[in-house]
Amino acid sequence: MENNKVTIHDIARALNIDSSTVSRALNNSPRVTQVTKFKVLNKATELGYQRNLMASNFRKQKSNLIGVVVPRISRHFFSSVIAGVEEVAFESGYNVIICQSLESLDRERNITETLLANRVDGVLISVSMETNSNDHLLQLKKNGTQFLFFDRHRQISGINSVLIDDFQGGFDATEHLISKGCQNIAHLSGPQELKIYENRLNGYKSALEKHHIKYRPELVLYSRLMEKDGKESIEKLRSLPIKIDGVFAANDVSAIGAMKHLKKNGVQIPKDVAIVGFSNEPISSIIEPSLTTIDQPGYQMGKQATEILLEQIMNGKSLSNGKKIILKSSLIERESSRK
Amino acid sequence: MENNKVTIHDIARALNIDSSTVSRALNNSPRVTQVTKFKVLNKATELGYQRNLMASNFRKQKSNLIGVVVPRISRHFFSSVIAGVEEVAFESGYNVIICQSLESLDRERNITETLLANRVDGVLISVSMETNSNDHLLQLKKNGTQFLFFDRHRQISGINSVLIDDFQGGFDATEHLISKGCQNIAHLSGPQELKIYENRLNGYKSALEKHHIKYRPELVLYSRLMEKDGKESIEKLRSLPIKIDGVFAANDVSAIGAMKHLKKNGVQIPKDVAIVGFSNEPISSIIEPSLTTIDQPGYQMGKQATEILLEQIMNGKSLSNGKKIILKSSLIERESSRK
DNA sequence: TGACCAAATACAATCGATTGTATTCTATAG
DNA sequence: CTATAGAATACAATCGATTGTATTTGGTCA
Repeated sequence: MENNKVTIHDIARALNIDSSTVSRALNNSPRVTQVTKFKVLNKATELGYQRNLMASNFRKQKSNLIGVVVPRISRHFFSSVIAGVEEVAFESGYNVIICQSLESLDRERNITETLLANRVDGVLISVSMETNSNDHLLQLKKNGTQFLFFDRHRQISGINSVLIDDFQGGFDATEHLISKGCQNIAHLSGPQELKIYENRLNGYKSALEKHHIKYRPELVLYSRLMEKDGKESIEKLRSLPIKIDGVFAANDVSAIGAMKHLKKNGVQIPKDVAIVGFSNEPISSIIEPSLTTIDQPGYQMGKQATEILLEQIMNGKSLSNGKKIILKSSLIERESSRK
Repeated sequence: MENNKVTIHDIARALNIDSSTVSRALNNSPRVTQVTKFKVLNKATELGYQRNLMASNFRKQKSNLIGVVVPRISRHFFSSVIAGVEEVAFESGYNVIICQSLESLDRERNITETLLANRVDGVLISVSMETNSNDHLLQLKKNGTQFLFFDRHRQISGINSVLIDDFQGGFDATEHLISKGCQNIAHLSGPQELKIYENRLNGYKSALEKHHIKYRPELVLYSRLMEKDGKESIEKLRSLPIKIDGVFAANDVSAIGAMKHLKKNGVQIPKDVAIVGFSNEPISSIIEPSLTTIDQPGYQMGKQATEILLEQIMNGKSLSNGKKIILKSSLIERESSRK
């Protein structure tokens, strides 16, 4: 009922000492005697005192807030990252504000604006599929707000990123299909504004090259990689004169869209067409045949990104300039490519 | 680089007026002329002013923060709820702090403590499986922090909840199985401290009763409903002398655990055993056979809960005392019960 | 005893925006 | 031309904790 209104001044008054002493006692400053600290702590408990973080943060010019911007919370990969972020942040006394861009650049701009107004101490961001400019990100930089990218990054000088090795992932996925005997391998790629898709595509190309398979641009389709995009892409591919026998999709969702369509049309997986996805979403192990995919360590990525961000916040600047932390990804072979 | 340090005082100085006038101008107060407002707004843009929400919130004794406590972000149902919360909160200028209890009461206590210290304006909570006491929740109440339950609630007088109709869901699921000819229907239930599981169980019992099927306690198994719990439960059930022909699981994850085990052992679904889950997780439509389940409108639940919470915050109190908003759930028939 | 040092505590300003009250300004009526 | 209402603006306190500086206290040594 009654607003918890106990302040350090109330404690000070009750003990007939100054509020500054109370403050220092509560913060365990060496400038206060053990005896006084004990009295203050006791009285604080007695009165049910709780530090007003709004006041404290304001005075210290530190919000103890971290903003996390993701395209969509409900994507398992991102919620794993967030779980990792939470873990590290919470331990260090930071709160996390989570924002969804829903793949919209407008929303993303809006979000960075809000985060700035809230004076967050730092921002972790994985950009939307629409993000093809850096102005809102540069605004963060100009304001001195520490931030870094994870997963979906853009090239901005001096800004760190925590990524997985998308090139290697794309390479591994493609080489895996080749090792299974596939020769006409299609690739479902995403917006090329995003480095991750560019890199996965490059990995794909590189694996083809290594194995002396000609790269055919018509086998690479670009979309936003939703389930229906996977379906539509595979339809287009099947209308081509070339008969594809392998598909490397840049995410699991589109891979599953493709699989569903193939199954419905009586195409056998992996016998006729082998498929590899990307991200290791939980559904990929449940679907039948289970989907071979590239595992992305989301939880670990979240933890690591947050550790680096907190370090940047502590130092008021990034120690490593424009560094890319590359986390290992690994191929998980499942039935969709086992032949 | 340079800290955005422009304050209303800078604007005031530049225009040779008082900061209070600037403040009122920026807040569009009727006490300031249009001319002055115009000048202030212009100068603000010119100097790159951004309101310091830390200061503003502190002064107004309002954090504009909402805390959301969920067992686990990565569960699709909860991330959908959060998406709904975000949506409504963001529009109203609130930020959302998301916390995971990870099904631990200790963590949940810790979290409410932190949220209180951060002076959040309100809290939405879906309690953990371990939560068997209300002390930490009563602390919120005592502090005058507005809060309400969604999905997993506890009985506290005067506290509102947004729920789905678990009883009806349990009833529908069970009756559906009966309508498919099942006679020996097992139920995988969760901790009875949680009303939702109690209610789903009651729905199950009620449906049996309506159709004059004897309720057998040995067919109801209690667990934390993880995938391996589903597997273990089904193992136990299969060792009973009674041959079960239907399973109603209180969530999809445990249903899938059970399905996997049955399939591995050559039991045909739905021919030998029909299965119904609960929650309509994305995997449930992907698994084969696809899983009949009860749809929970998570996104809508998040939106509605937030609307009510914001109303409570506005009024400084709950208008409706201990009201339960019950959202409709609906059975989605899929292959796991189609016979 | 008095001087002096260090330890403990008190004083007071501050963070930036908000807001109740006081003051100044302007225009109009008498 | 002055009195005055009402509009516009200025003044000043405030939110609660923090922190640099000033003051007091207590103990030690000459």
